[in-house]
Amino acid sequence: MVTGSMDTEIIIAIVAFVFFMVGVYLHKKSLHVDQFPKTGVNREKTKSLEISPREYEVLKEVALGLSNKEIADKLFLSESTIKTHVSNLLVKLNAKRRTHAIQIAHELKII
Amino acid sequence: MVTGSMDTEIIIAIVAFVFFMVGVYLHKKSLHVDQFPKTGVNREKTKSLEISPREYEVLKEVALGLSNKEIADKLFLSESTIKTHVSNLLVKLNAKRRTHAIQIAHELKII
DNA sequence: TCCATTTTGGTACTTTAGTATGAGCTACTT
DNA sequence: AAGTAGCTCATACTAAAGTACCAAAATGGA
Repeated sequence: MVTGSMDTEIIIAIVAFVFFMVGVYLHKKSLHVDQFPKTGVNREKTKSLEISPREYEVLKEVALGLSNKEIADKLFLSESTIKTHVSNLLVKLNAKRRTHAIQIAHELKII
Repeated sequence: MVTGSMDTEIIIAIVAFVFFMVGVYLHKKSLHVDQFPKTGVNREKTKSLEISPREYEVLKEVALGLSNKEIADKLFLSESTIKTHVSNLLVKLNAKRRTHAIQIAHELKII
């Protein structure tokens, strides 16, 4: 308040700043964590399969039944890029085609 | 046996024949019943979607990640027939493509 | 800064998938 | 017997998917 001492105002400012930074930090963290469940189990499993975060993201879209073009539009990428990711996924999951990849991913419980 | 009467042999033959037919009948019946789980829940759901038994069978193979050709070989059918079944499934499940059909089928808990 | 990985994208092809249409055959129902 | 639904298969296309190979940015550490 206007009648408050300078010290009080500084403390309030510091507290506000700290919470602001906490807010920024948590938000930034959430952007990464949200890719994978809180447990991080999936991230561990995909890591062991050498599946990159982007590839995993594409895998989830494939499992939703989207076409390469639809995934490309959704993630703001070219269809060419999606094909690359899917092709890499097939190798890493040892799948013959995308439907097979979906089945394997379910078996491994990574989606 | 050689010492048996003609009547006895005829009776044995008839009994054998009857059991043979029972065996054939039960086997044929089992081929149909085994298509769906004992509960019949899936059969009810697929019926409401107007999905035929054969189509449902193909759907399960699609979900396993098999190609049309592989499904054809597994079920001793032509690839052409599988295409027809899959095409009909897409309409009945309101799916754009087979991966989409898999996702929908999971949602409906019919596979 | 240098290195390794990831991400992105392109071209050129081959292979699967999917659609449209027609047709014969069987089994069940009215 | 006639109709209906299900199953089978074919031909002829169009559309996706997938492969192979290459290459330029971006990213994140060592």
